[in-house]
Amino acid sequence: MKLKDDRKVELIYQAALKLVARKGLAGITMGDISREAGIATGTLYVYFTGKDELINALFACSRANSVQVAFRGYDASQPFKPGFRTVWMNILRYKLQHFEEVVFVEQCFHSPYITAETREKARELAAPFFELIERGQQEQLVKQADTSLLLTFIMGALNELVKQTHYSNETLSKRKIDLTFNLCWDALKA
Amino acid sequence: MKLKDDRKVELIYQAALKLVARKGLAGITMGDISREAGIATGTLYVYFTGKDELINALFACSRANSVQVAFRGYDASQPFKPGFRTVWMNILRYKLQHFEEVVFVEQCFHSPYITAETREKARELAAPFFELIERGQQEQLVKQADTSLLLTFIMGALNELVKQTHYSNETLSKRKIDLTFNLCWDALKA
DNA sequence: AAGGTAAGCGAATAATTATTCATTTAAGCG
DNA sequence: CGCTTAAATGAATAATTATTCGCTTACCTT
Repeated sequence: MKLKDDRKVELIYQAALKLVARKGLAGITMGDISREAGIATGTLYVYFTGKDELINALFACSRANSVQVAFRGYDASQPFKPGFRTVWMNILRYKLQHFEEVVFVEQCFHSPYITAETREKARELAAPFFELIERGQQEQLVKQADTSLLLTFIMGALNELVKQTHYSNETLSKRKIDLTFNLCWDALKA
Repeated sequence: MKLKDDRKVELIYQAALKLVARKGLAGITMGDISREAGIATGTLYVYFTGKDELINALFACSRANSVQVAFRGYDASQPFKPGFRTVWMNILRYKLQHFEEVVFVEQCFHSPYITAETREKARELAAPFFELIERGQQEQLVKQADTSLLLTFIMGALNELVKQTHYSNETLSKRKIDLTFNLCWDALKA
């Protein structure tokens, strides 16, 4: 008996991400995905029941990935600012390196594909970010404003920075990164 | 002879915007648009040569609208900060009131519909915003950083705020708006 | 008021795209 | 090694969707 190949799922994901970043969710077909992945169209249906499931699975996977790396190297016993900086940098680095996921997730948000359930699971993943900001507020280092508002502000700015960087296709210099972190910090700080 | 009806174009635009905000660019068909607009599918082709042209036209129109209102009430002879505040508020108000345009423009950016030409015209429209930030820099009120970086940061944060507000469907209180303006200002200020 | 012209219509058609399926291929197992 | 079973294939089919077209309706002109 022949077994399913986990690397093939990854191949399909990469193909879909690449195509969505290039042509948007509105521009991809199952045929495009299979061609890009170098497999037959029918094979997509071995791994997913259909286009909807493929996209929901990829969405869930993309969200999970980006959260997973965010707290790498973060140590709650460190002072807040450097800890926050670590997380902020992790997110920025991840988004720059996985630009296609950024675009894909954005496009999915207003699409007929993502189910309420998938959406809800994505929301739950954001909990650690809330806790991080709340810690800063407890230590009087961060403004005493609605936590969700602060997070939204930071994430929006970060996301746009990543997109802008990509369009202008220049690499973000260390200097510019530090500068942008300062913008964020100045915005947040009490 | 019967003449084309400008109000009908507006009707079509509104229908398309509403549907894209609800189901994304990937989720709309010409049939959906005509049904939502209350006209026959064939009539769409009286006003537009096809789906591509319709979407390009709506994109151009959406971008132009949002820029047009931004400088309403701005007076360059006023001090910088209140002037900047006026523009910032105009943008926020417009985006909140025209949420559907925000989503539509975002979805269009990575789509097969928007042509390079349409994209370029949209970019040119942003010139006044650059000038505004540059003025603040000349007056030493705004950080001496890459103007484009500062703009990106602000616009990204604003956009995300609008989206988040919409999802949580609460109206943004005066207090929250002032708070967010302060985040922006603290980020920008030298 | 009548004629001409283009808007408006929506069913029919064309084009595209998702999905299925009969067949082939290849991995695991005895 | 052969046998079994599921993956893999891609052409065929089904479903969806863009676009066309013959016809009707309403507006403008004279």
